[in-house]
Amino acid sequence: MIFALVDCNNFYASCERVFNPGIVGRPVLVLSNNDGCVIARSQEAKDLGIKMGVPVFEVRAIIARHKIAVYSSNYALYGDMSNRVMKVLFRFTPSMEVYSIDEAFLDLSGFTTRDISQYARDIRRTVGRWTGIPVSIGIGPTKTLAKLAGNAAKKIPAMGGVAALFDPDHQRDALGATEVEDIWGIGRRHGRMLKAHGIHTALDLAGQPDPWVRSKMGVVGLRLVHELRGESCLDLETQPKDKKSCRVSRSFAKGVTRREDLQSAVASFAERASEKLREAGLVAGAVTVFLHTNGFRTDQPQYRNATTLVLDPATNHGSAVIGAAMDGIEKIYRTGFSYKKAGVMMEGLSRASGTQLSLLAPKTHQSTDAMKAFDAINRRFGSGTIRHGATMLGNNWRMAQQHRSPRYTTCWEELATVR
DNA sequence: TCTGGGGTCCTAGGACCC
DNA sequence: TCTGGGGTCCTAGGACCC
Repeated sequence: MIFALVDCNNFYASCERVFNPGIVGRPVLVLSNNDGCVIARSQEAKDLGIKMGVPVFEVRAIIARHKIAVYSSNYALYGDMSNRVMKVLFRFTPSMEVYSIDEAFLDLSGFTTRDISQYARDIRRTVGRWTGIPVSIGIGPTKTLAKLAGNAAKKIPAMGGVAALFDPDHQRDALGATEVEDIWGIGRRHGRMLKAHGIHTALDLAGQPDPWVRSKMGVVGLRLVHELRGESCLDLETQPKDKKSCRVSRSFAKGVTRREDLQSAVASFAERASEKLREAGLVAGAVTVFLHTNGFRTDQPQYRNATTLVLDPATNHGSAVIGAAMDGIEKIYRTGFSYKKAGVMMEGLSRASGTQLSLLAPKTHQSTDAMKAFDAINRRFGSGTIRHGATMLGNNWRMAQQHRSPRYTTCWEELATVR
């Protein structure tokens, strides 16, 4: 097998730049929902030492001093740009796995290792020209080595955005130059554990005996080590699998105390969650509602709770899901707390077409036609045009989004204008 | 003052079955 | 003191990913 990993560079920041060339060459930050944390940085912002995930208030001074361009996250834009990139990639191979919003694995088996780098350069140039998004490409005999090559392609400018790892000597060098915590699949905990055992580089790790790896890091770790050695254990998953769970949750801009506000927030989350299920053709067998106070505010009384309601029969119907979520919030809401976050989780998902009929549950009168009309109206006139009443009980819970760019590619009212 | 959101898989232990 | 053997299913928690 020959795997290529295509990775969009600084994806969200790059998306903002496509429509705003004035920020090319300037440091750019994209913030999490609620404008709380930094979740994407242009290279210039990384060079200023701004770390992934830091709270914005900790870097305010740097932002002001360097006139950094700051954006709230705009998922409508990023999701659409991602689709465009993936569409271009699909022209280069019939066999690919969309791994995340900004990454895809391509199967390039059938190429010789000699001309494969040239092909990758073609891919890179085409994506750049057609979408405006810069990408790096790593190539190797396993997914993990392709990932590793991708890091090199990104870090070493001389590579021209493409790196391949087939030659055993090259592999050895690359593994030796990679810190364990930079390996795909090694997180903070295992990184610390390995260093405590004197294992510092990917090369060190690849040299550990199997039983030791198995006992310290389970079967997942064992697979990873074999992949580092060049033995492919992770297949390309070309067919996206059905989701097993689906969640919608938000932090609130200000603490929420009133029951109506919380009900309205949770009803909105449930409404959105049921929409997502319908888009995916799934139904849920249960919904979990949770809420909690702000854990950072140790000066305030803390409370967190969750409850799960069975949906019988399994459903993706808006009113049914919202109804259950309202029962849930009724169960766990307590007065006297300032809530920071709430959400719903849809669980026990299955295909809507093969729904199990219930023996005991009463007949429902949930109209799928009504939901089809609901979705059609929102598709045509914009999401939120028609809503369930329960979502409008209170309105004091919206998240902060002060710097959102226009939805240039998905909303007629927000098209880019040329003056 | 201000701290995101959405996923997956594995493991260990408990409850239960015959 | 000593207390079978072999399963399945569920759950909570851990670890990781982007």
